[in-house]
Amino acid sequence: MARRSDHTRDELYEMALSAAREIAEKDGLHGLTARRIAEEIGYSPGTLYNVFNDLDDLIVHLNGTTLDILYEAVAAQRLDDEPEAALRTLARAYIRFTSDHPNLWSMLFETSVPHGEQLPDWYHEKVRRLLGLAEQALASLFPAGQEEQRHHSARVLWSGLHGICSLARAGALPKSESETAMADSLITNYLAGLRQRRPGPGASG
Amino acid sequence: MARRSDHTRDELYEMALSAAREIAEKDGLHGLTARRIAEEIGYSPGTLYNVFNDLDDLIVHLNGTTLDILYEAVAAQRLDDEPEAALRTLARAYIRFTSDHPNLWSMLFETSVPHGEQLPDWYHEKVRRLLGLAEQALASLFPAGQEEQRHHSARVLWSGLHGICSLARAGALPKSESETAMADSLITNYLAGLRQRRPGPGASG
DNA sequence: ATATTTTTTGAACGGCGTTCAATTTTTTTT
DNA sequence: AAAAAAAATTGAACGCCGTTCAAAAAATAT
Repeated sequence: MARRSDHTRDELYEMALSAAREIAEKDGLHGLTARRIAEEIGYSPGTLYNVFNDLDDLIVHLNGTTLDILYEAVAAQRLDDEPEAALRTLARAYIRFTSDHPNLWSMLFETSVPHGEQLPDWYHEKVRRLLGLAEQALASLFPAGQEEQRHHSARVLWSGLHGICSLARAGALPKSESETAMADSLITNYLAGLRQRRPGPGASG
Repeated sequence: MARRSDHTRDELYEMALSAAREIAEKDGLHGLTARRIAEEIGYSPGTLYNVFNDLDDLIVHLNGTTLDILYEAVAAQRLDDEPEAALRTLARAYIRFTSDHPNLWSMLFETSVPHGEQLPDWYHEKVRRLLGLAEQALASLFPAGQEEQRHHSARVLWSGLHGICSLARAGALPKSESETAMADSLITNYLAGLRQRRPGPGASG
C-alpha cells in the first residue's frame, strides 16, 4: 500500500477540510471523527496524520476556514456611514451566519484551548480581520489618535455580540428574546454612551 | 455482585457529582469520563447508569451545581445602590469566578445542546436566578411597569459579560485587554445609553 | 537495474460510552 | 424459617474512538 499520487499533499489538505466541513455542518463536532473524514475522502485514517498533527490541528484549520467565510459574509455588507446603522448591519450579518451555520460557528468556541498552548498566529490574524470591520464602522466616532480606544470599543461590542449569540444558541435565554433585538439594544446604548463621553466630530459632519 | 447498600441512591448522586467536579476542575471536560468517575467513588461504571441517564445527563447536573456556586459567589457581594457601581461589582465577582474555576465555567457552555432537545426547567431556573441579580442592580433605572425592559437590559449586559469572558478564555482576544476593563466599558457606556433614553428617577432620588 | 526515498496502509493499542444477562443482596410474602 | 420477588451491582462485551508504526508499495534517484 502506498503512494498513490492520486492527489498532492495540498489536494489532500483541501479534501480533508472539505469533508470535515460537510460532516461538521451536518452532525457537529460530535460526529467529526478522523475515521469518518478518512472514509469520506477515500483514504485511510493514518493518511490524515501526514497532513495534520492530529484531529485538534485539523479542527483548528477548519475553524480557520470558518472564520474566512464568516468574514466574507460580514464584509460583503454595504455599510452606512453612520456608525450605529453600520454596526447593526454587521451584527445582522453575523447573527445570520450563526443561524445558517450553527455547527460550524459553535465549533469556533467548543474547542478548549489546552492550558498554556496557543492558537497559531494566522488564526489570530483572521480574528483581527473580523474585528477590523467593527473598528471601521466606529471610525467616525473617534478622532485620529484614539485608535486604541476605538479598537477597545470594537472588541467590547464584538464580544457582546458573541455573548448574545452564544447564550441564545446554548438555550440559556428565553426564546422570546430575539438575538437581533438584543444586539440592537447593545449597539444603540453602548454607542449612546460613547457619543456622550466624547461628542467628537459625529457622522454628519 | 449486588446491592451493597453502602450508600443510598442520593448518596451515590452526591458522590458521583463530587468526584466529577474534582476531575473536571483538574482536567476539564476532556478528562471527565464515566469510568474515571466510577473508579473514584469505588463503584463500577454501570452503577452510574442507575443514577443518571448517561454522561451528558451527569454533566448537566454538574453544571447545575456550578450555577449554584456561581450564584453564591456573585450574590455574596455587597452592592451599592447606584446601578453602575453595583453592576461593576457583580461583573468583577463573575470574572473572578471564571478565573478561579475556568474548567467548571467552560463546561457550562462546551456542552452542545442536542438539536431540538431542551435543558431541564430547573436548569433554566438557576440561570434566571443569576440574571435576577443584574435585574436588581438595574432596578433604580426603570420605573415600575417597565419590568420587561429591565429584564431585557439585564440579559443584554449579562450576555455581553459572558461574551467578554468567553472570548478571553478562548484566547481570541489580545492578552493586553483585561476582562475587567472591557466589562467596565460595557457597563459604563450601556448604562449611559439607558439613562439618556430614559432620564427616569435616577439613583439619587 | 538497483538503491533510496516517500507515501500509504491497516492492524494494533488503549480508552471511551453504554448495555445487559448474570449474580448477589435485600425485601416481601408465605 | 423458608421461599419468592424485587432491587442493585457487576463485569464482560459491543462498537466506537484517536493515534502509532512496522511493513509494503510506488515514485524517484543513482
